[in-house]
Amino acid sequence: MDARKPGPRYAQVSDILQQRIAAGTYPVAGFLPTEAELCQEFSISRHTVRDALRRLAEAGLVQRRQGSGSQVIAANPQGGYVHSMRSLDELFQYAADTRLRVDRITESVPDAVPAGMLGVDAGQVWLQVAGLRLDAAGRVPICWSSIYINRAFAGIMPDLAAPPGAIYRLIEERYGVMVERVEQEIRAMPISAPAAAELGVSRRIWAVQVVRRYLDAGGMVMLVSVNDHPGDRFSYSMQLQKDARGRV
Amino acid sequence: MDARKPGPRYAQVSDILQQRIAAGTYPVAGFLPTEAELCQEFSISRHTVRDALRRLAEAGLVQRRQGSGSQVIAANPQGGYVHSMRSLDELFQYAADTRLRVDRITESVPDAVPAGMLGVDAGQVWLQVAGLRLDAAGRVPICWSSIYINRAFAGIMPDLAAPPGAIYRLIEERYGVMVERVEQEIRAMPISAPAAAELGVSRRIWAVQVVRRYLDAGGMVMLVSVNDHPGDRFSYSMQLQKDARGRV
DNA sequence: ATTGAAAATTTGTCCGGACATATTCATACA
DNA sequence: TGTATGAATATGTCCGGACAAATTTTCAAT
Repeated sequence: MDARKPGPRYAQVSDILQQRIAAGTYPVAGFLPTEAELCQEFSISRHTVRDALRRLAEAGLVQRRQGSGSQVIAANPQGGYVHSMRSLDELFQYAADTRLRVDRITESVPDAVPAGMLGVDAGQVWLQVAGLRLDAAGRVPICWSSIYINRAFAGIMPDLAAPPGAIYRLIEERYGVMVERVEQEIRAMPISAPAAAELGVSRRIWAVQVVRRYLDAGGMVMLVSVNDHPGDRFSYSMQLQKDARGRV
Repeated sequence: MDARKPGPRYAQVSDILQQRIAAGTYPVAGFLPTEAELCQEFSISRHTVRDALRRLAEAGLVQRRQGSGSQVIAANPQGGYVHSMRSLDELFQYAADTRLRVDRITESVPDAVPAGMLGVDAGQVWLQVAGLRLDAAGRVPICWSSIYINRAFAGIMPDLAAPPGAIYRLIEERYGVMVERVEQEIRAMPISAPAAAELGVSRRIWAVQVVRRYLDAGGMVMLVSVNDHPGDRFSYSMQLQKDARGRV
């Protein structure tokens, strides 16, 4: 160790080890020296070595396992960009207080085309809800929604006539299943006749179609929503921030 | 402490403190007891107390400051959803190996409408590059791009005729400025005449317009790109994952 | 060669102490 | 009253040690 260098020793050791990992001295999938060996090499206590290793683990460079050792799992800190949201409600860009005017509730097998678009197996029976989403006052139409619900959650059917909020939340509360992952797709396509009629827009306007698949921890599709927004008054915006976790 | 409870003591203490924070015993903006006081209350060593507090800090519940104390900054772990990418290149959904066929390079003041759309001050002079983005073979057109570059980076102008990759990367390498934040907007709009002509699509097709603003750490807009994709063959997809950081 | 138990290895948890450094607060001074 | 100084306080860093728990290795018995 060199006392002239700046910063605490655990940071110095952590930096040195990171350089070695980047240089390939400790290759990915290989193992770092044991804590005892690092203590000896740097003439520091095990406590300080562990602080250094903790930083490497937090940076996602190594994985530590009791009894086994510290394994290198990445050569460089990831530190990409993230788009984060506190709640899934931020996926809906419109104000949170909207209401869904349900047009019809059916139990059906989606046609081949919708099934492919939905990213779910064809031939499966889904609970389908369709309707117009309006602002809180019930005046301004926002989008035309078709929502496909996994039949495992058919129990929420009575509540669908006037859903109090987002339907995925209804399922989370009723069944205790949490949404673990959401896949979202945004595309432009010619607006469908019913959507144009309900939204009161010209059929020459295209729709921005937002498809969201809600999956649980097991990868099961809980819910798929298809929202057709009038293309002349909808835009989707998001902010990405450099991830701070990558630093060591 | 109760030895019957499961898990290590620092986790038990961390859980208890978190419950107190959630209950308001330690209100937000207030301070936790000092390490010494916690040592006494739980009859554990300072080392164990520090491990417990570290977990709370990592969960974003408290902020620790030397000489001051541990301040509560949130009552509940956030644990929202994140959409993360290792590189900004993942923002471009098409294959990474595309090339930009530059049509023209000008230095101009964007019109009022584009300036507003771009989210930058009007009246400013920008370096503007426009052209068609093609696949690697140069056969299939992908989108029509208009790129507005902050004049502070006018030095990259010679390299713009045949940009080797993404232009933001050119700036990062040449000037040593890193992109800290990206704002992205996706909307559908009638396709412009030049875009339709260059892309070889009907003017009745709408375009999916993706506007990206690249900002540095100081909030300066480095670059704005406007990409018009043919709406009949483009979709934007993203995956959101439940954030694992929220656990304590 | 395979299995199973014991031993060695390695990290996890927990304790004790000491000094450094940043912050806050009380006090004396102008 | 305002300011500067020093004391008290609180967290940061670092060392030493001990035992627990998980894993891997060794080696003997089948």
